[in-house]
Amino acid sequence: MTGYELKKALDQSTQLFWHAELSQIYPALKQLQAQGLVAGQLLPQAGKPDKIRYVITAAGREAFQRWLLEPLDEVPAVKNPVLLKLFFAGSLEKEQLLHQLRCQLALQRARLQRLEVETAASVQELSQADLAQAGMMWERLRHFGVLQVQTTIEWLEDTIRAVEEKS
Amino acid sequence: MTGYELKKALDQSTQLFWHAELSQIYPALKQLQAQGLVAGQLLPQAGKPDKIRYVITAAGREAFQRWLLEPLDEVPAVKNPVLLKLFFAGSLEKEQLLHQLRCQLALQRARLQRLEVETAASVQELSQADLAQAGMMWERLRHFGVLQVQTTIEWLEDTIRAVEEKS
DNA sequence: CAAGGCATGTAAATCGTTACATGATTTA
DNA sequence: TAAATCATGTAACGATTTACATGCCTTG
Repeated sequence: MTGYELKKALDQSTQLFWHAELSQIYPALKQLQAQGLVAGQLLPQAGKPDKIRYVITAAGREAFQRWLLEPLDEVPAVKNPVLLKLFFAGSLEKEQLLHQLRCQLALQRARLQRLEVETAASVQELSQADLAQAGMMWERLRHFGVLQVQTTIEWLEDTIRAVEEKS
Repeated sequence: MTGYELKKALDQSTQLFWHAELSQIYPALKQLQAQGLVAGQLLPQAGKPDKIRYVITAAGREAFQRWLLEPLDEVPAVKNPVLLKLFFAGSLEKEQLLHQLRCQLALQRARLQRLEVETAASVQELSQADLAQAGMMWERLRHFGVLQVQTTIEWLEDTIRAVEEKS
């Protein structure tokens, strides 16, 4: 893929748990090329900027496989500024706290909609054969995203109820 | 608090959604002091290194309040290297994929144990009065952490089952 | 005719981690 | 006697973001 195509692919597939800006992708591709893990081919275009299409090399495939096999022996640390703010928001006025909670709830509900409709469609685009193999994890991860957002929505609803019922 | 005390407080309270190293905390405190948001008081000690205890100023309190009131109008982007690896792990051999999933499952189960036992105890330490106000969100957020880990465990179990039942 | 897509990048700044450095006291 | 706790930091590196820069084509 080209850097530009990669960005789009990332936004469609992994946006729930990974993302990157073009300004990070382009230098990263050059670095991978310098390490011999990918090969770049210049594709001149008329009327548009030239493309550079990168293809993984044998060495790249090996490095990727090694990475895949590294044991998952750690739980990644989370940084969530929204939860951090809510942690301290207990000291706000009741109405202000409720406003913050409702604001986030609306966003999460909209997100669930998008996840269930749009992303399900993009998973459907995969062939049955793909779904049986690599694509299966794609669908499983999309489902995980839905579960997480549902949990978040229910938790926000409960929390709003609890705050409302306070003195 | 001193930087050192702050780090311990963070590890006990917000580790589920925020953390920081001492090497980040110490310069940050100096910066806050330079901005007049905290004041530092040197406490000489015998037999131990001197402490610097920081106290929030009036300007600091105002800035903190402004931060608390900023609308929660975005859902923070997540970066989870474990999920990223699982996304691509669909292309591994069945047994290798199962190994990765089981490895992560064991970690998450251990984590749930710790969360339910240890953290519940540290929340108990708060007085009833505190629980009614600021501490309530602490307890709610601990609960959210439990829900998220439970969801993760169930999802991993389901996924393992799905992979096992494949050709 | 403005906005967005296509396509590449660089530069500056920020954020965060790991390693290094010191040194006394306490615990296993 | 080794490791952990207390207590402070700095330096180097790596990761990531935001802003800047270019320029044509297509769509609303």
